[in-house]
Amino acid sequence: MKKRTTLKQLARELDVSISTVSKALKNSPEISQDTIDRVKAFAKLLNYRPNNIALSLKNRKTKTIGIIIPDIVHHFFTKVIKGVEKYANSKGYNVIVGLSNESFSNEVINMEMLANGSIDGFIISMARETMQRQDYQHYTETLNEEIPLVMFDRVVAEIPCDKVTVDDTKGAEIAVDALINKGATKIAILTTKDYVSVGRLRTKGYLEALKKHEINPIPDLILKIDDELLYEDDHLDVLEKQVRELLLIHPDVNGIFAVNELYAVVAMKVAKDMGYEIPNDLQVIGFTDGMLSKHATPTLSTVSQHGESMGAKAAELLIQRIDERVSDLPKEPINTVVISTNLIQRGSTK
Amino acid sequence: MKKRTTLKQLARELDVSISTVSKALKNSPEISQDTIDRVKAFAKLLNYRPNNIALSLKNRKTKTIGIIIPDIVHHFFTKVIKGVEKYANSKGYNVIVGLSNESFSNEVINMEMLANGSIDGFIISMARETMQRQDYQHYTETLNEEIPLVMFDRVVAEIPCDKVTVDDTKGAEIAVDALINKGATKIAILTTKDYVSVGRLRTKGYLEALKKHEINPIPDLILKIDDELLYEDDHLDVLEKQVRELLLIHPDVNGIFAVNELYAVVAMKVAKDMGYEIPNDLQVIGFTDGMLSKHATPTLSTVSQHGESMGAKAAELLIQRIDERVSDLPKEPINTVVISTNLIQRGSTK
DNA sequence: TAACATTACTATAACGTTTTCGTGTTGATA
DNA sequence: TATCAACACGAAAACGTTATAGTAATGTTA
Repeated sequence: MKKRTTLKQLARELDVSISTVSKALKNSPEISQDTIDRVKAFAKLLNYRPNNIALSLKNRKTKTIGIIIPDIVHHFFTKVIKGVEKYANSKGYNVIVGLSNESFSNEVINMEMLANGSIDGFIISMARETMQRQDYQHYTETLNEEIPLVMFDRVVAEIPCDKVTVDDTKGAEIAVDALINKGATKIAILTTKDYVSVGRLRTKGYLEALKKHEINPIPDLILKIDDELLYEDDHLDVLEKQVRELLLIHPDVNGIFAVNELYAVVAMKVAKDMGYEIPNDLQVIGFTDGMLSKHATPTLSTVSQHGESMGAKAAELLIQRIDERVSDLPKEPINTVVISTNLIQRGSTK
Repeated sequence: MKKRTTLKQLARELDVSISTVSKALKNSPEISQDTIDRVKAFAKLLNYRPNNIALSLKNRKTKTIGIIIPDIVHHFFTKVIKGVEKYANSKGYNVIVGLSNESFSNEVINMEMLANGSIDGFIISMARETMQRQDYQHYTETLNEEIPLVMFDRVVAEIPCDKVTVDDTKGAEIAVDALINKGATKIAILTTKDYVSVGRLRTKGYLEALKKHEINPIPDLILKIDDELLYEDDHLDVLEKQVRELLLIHPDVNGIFAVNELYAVVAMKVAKDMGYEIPNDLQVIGFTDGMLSKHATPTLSTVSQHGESMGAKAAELLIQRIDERVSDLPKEPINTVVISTNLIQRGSTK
């Protein structure tokens, strides 16, 4: 196993001390120009590059941030990673990805694995199972160890850390409002069980829009889907069946708001099968602007979440915390940044 | 800034040496049971956990692997990451993700950043720009430093390293063959420029299937799309236009094979707009089994690439190399593992 | 010419581990 | 009672850096 060039080797072969080599490479004024030149030339010859791990140990910072997400096969999270990566890279940070797969224990394991010095801070979106359990001990422990932590999208108020969210309520409200303004009078919502914060909040927005227009919500029209494994292959049948039933019982539904694009696309499919014409008979709006929305038929109007901005913002907040931590400056109060959504109008609305 | 508990602290407070603490925590027989108990109890009390970075330095291995991909907003790569992550985690490795964004310089920067000791090995799919330039210096340099490297999907033969690919040619051949067997007689292909290896190979498979059935290839029907920025928002117009033109000139095309799902979905959309009925007038098969395929209308028949298996296999090969590296065993010859594809039949074919 | 700067280095400690090689007590043996 | 294991622990080196604090060899000043 070949070993990489180290300062020690350079020093030995140049017959100077390690300190001299180190300083020469950093253009220290303590070192004569002559020596600097010699050292640098030789270092280049041997293709010397400092060992990151040693630097991390010395500086007590790794220049890497850990992002833990429930699922990577998901356009939104993917966008967030991209945003994190871009910003982090621009600041000289690397990004290490952990997947919780929506599982509590995976989340814990991943966090513990990384909290052992591998990273300078976390960016996390909580696993579904963790939200159900409401067991946040691993979060508070991390915080206790003063490892900075930024949550995004799936956040919970009990954890005292910076957060980046989308204004789910507002976004949903705007979507439903748009539906109403475009003539929809009986609007159903396809949402998740309440323990998923985004589902709960978007449902709230839906209700507020109805209220604003003095439309009485009909319980039947609020479909709270248990989204366990929904993104895993074909557990969508359940969803299809439920939408079909809804439309059978309430054939005069003329608007559907779905809390994600998948629900929306599935709903459109069912409706088309049942003879609805979109957007004339039925208008649909989803949430999250992913691949599906863009290429569904008809193309799906949707509330864009700006995942990449969220990622970038989360990274920014985190790196700020990391910096403040080493500088021992007075800590800033906790931030919650709300990224505003916007409605992208496409073929599924009039 | 609170400092984490270290061996030194434990030693000081327990009034024993660092060595003793270290050994006690590892149940060394050199240490009396009594001391072991005391040390462990105290360590637990102070929530001691060894510092990964220090361990990495000591052991000269980081237990993390770097994966560099052209784009993360892409279902296939996302699946691969998932496969890598799963396997790597099961072996105690972490995964650090670098995004080249299809750019040569980003790829170089990312690799250099990580090659400085941050990772034990690489898993890479080459950036488009790098394929065009055919400048693989950063790869060979990495290999020279004896950092193990596994390429997947977008591989090039010149780089002597383990590779994991899909049998692109065969997969395409099977798809086109299926099209023919289902009655398609005039089949177009939507592919990429030849510098993208997967595009080239899949085109080859297309031609082979035609040959097998003694169908003469028609140059007009081979659409080599310049896929620069294709996945960036709406550069798809070009593609749409080209497909439309193709169908105008050759209205009797009754089969389309596309080298990715996006091309396939766009083609379906154009064809539907032009009045084709799918699959009756025109049958379509794509490549890569992503979200789009599953939820397009009609659902898209496609060649599944098994991204997750690819990732897992790549991780397996890599970790094998890493282990062999430290053990200084005789090196295995270079592997190229071909993951077999399979055709998923859905609504876009008869 | 003694005192002091300046120059150009080197030695050393430190970051947090592990591991090899001591070493001072015991208790048993010859 | 010397001798020797066995036992239980400690010292020190090493991984690759950086930063602080020396230290010789010059040159400058009063």
